[in-house]
Amino acid sequence: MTEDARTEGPPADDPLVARRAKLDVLRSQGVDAYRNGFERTATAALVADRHGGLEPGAETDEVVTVAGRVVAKRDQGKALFLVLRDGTGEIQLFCRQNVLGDEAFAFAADLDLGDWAGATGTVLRTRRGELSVAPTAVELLSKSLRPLPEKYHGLTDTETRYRQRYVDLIANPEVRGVFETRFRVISAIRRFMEGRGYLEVETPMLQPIPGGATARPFVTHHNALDMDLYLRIAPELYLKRLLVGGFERVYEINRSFRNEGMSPRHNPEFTMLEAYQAYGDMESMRELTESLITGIAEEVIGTLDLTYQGVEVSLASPWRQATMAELVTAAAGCDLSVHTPLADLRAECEKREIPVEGGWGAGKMLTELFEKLVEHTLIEPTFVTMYPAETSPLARRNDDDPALTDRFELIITGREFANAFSELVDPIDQRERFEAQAAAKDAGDDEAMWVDADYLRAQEYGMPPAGGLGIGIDRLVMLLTDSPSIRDVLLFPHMRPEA
RNA sequence: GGGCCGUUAGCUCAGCUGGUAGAGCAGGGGACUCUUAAUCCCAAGGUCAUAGGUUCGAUCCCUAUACGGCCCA
Repeated sequence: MTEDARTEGPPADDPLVARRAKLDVLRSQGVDAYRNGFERTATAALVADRHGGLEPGAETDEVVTVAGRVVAKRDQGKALFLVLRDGTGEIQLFCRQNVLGDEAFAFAADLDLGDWAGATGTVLRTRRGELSVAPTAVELLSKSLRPLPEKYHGLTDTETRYRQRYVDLIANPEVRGVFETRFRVISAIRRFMEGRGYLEVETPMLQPIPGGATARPFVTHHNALDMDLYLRIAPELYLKRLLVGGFERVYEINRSFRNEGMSPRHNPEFTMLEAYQAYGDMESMRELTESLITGIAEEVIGTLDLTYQGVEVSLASPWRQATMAELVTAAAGCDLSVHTPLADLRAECEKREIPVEGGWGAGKMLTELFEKLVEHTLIEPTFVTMYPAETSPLARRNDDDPALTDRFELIITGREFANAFSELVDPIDQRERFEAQAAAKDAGDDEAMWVDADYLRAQEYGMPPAGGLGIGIDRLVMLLTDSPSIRDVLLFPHMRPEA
């Protein structure tokens, strides 16, 4: 054996080492493996568009320059098939030694799966029927140093798929479709809301008092002010301040943060639509919710008949409406409401193995019974109305029964998709609700709301009657893309640090 | 936080209640000018997640830990 290791060729057993060695060889030959820009004249979709009717074996004189990632390579000796994938699709390169010349052909044959490449040549359809570019030149645009996952099974390891989404997107093209749907949904929501005269606004994500929901916040610290700030758990209280200020229709597609456990349905950061309408009420929000979700489904996926995880769901209007008390009564088999004696409600809870805590009133127990007995059974879209005031500290009391509120949650496939109500605009009542929340917080409920003195001050200036709505975008996208986990609709879901 | 399951080659997976591991793809060498998961030949590739324990001997049995998945709170 020679003592000069460089004459031994690249190591065969480690793909990373082999590619680094290949890169070193290219550089020693003066090849720029990481090019500065590239002029292409066609995309895969454009070639397909223009020459889709080409017969097998037919050739054109049209010269195009295409570019993309090498995703398949079939070496045929003096012929070589490469498949380039760009943002629009895939196009085959039909490389021939006699057309490219020995040197350029060898260069093309030396490209690796994963490399970015450009090619210039005429458009033809091979005898076996594949639309192709027959290159007279093939160029390396950016060298890949890591092997791609297996071509047939792709990448299935969930952990790697979430941690290295860029690899997931390369190996599993259908994943890209899920995210295209996600961002088309968000885009469609913007158009829908704008069409109804809502103004998209931005409100603080760093808040001195986290409000608008019952949840534990993330804490951070502002150094210059030497004060703690909280990542918002909801934009609600700021959006309603805007109603006080005279904006009549506002919405925010907001990232919010909740410092809670993770699950297939919960990520620490998530995306919501919140909308507020002056002079609106629960009913106008109900109409808005139904129109928006059906409109978005028809626009983005083209149907209201869905299958979610094997279960058929129709989003066709009109959607069912039922009060929480009705639903709990039907499920429990005995009359239950917020006016049922506490002892009876507690007995029902205990019968269902719901551990009742000290401060719970009738409203909390009824809500717990609803969540345990009813929620998961509501598959078709259902507006559950008349939520207890006790568990709805920002909602207006019902005119006929002040123990209830004009609030609904929308349940589909057993899960909450939206929450809306006639807004509580009475500053005296709002202060009392906040104080009840503060008492619960003092009693150890760390999800209870804080008293937001500035929000109360705003209400004291006078807030118009209003309806407000929140819709979980992540869950909506899960439904529309039949995705089992919220992580499947978040490009970069939160993960623990790698081991 | 609790329970169950998983972690074996770059990727996808096998591996017999225990005898220190196999395949396909990818990668390396070779053949092939119409391939489509191309095909054929050759060679190579492993801290069996990590750390302990039991055993003459552990990928396999036990304990703990890490990461992931599902269910529950």
